[in-house]
Amino acid sequence: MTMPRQPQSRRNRPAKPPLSRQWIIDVTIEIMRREGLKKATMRRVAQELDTGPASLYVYIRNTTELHAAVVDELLRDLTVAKSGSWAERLERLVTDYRDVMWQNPGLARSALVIRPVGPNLLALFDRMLGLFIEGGVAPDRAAWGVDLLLLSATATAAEHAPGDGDEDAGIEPAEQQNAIVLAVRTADAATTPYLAEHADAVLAGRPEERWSWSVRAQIAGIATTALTTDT
Amino acid sequence: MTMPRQPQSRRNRPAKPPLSRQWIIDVTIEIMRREGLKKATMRRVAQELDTGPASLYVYIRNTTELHAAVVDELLRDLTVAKSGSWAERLERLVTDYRDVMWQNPGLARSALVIRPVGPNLLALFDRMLGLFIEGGVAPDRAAWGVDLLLLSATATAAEHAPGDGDEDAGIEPAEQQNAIVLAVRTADAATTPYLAEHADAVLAGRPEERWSWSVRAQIAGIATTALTTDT
DNA sequence: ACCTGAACACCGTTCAAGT
DNA sequence: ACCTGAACACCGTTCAAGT
Repeated sequence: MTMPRQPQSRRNRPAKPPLSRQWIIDVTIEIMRREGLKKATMRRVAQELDTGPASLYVYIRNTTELHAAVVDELLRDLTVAKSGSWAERLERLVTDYRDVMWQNPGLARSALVIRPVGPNLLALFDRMLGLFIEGGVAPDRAAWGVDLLLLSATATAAEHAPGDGDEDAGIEPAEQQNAIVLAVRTADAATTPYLAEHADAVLAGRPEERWSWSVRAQIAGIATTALTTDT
Repeated sequence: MTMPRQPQSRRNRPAKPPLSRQWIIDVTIEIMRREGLKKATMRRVAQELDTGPASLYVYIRNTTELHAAVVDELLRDLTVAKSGSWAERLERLVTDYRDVMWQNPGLARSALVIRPVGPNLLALFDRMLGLFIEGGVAPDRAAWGVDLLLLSATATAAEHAPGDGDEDAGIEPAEQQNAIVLAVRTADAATTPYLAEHADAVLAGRPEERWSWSVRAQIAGIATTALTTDT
């Protein structure tokens, strides 16, 4: 019997992880990137850290808090473009936000539920608010408008992003898309006359075109619609 | 030893449930109404139907499909108001939709993920499309606009509706709201100047006011923003 | 204070076997 | 064809006990 090559593996996985809050978050992000957020469970993260799940509860209250921390961490690098009109820069910024949600499977649907309010989300909110105000939009409309834009960005990502990592999430977006196309194309002219007549319009456009239009439509509406708090 | 009172309990829970797809959906809705959608699991529904979970798989492919069926079932009764302008009737209809999502814990976040395309959702889509067209909005904008309105309604409900039934969903909306208010009120004027200056505007308004404004803003934007598919 | 093994109370889904 | 017991492979969280 040969001795196990313990020293070797020790050098690869040095000593033992320090097990801090930040280290837990980093490992969670790693797992999410590789296998989707759904796989980044307390048990799985603990396993990756060579410990039992109970140990994580010293640093993190529960799964929800862990995922909220991950969301905020990923928003760290969003910056405002240097050129373009205020509306163009706003569209680019909210699109960058959507991309973060889009590219990390499971993140958007998680963000919708947990409402993370970390420093990086606040910074993003501030920048969007600033762009509206730069554009001469009344601050009260701007404030509610940022909420609306972020909400629809998150929701769009939740709908279109791939599942929680692998197929067993139920039905994949691609498969769902087929179901939608089929349902609309075969819409009954008797019960759903408008849908039947305008099926092409309903299904038209690439996701990016639809997204861009919806952002511009929202910005236009936000800029022109008065609050009625004085009634 | 006395005989078990089998005939009695037979009369209460007659014979044995027929175990059809519709019966499964109905029981699922019952459980959701009482305890939230999160509790309406395959195992739990099977238990309520006096059978093992495997039996459900004869009628329903997986949990996702079950929840999608529940969503469509609940949209059955949405109708268009008889009076008011097209925009007012549209606002009322999409608000009714939001209310269904709002009142059934866990339903909205489920709907965002599963994109149900049952007959009742198609009928709702058709009615909203019809109202836009009645209002003279170009069909291509109207088609994408209905998508945007339904998306933001679902997302709004997902954010504000109570958790999945009970407290253990992590953090409740009320608690989250406190966290948001605190974070905005204590925003740092150095790193988030706009947020600090306009904290009152960000936090202003009751949910209903904010919702009504966001619907009107979206409708206005949808009606006035041209598609750029011709570029 | 920090860490952990073990347990509690659950999940979704599949499969082989029954009727 | 329809139904099911049992199993497989997981979950989140808590708790008593250790260091």
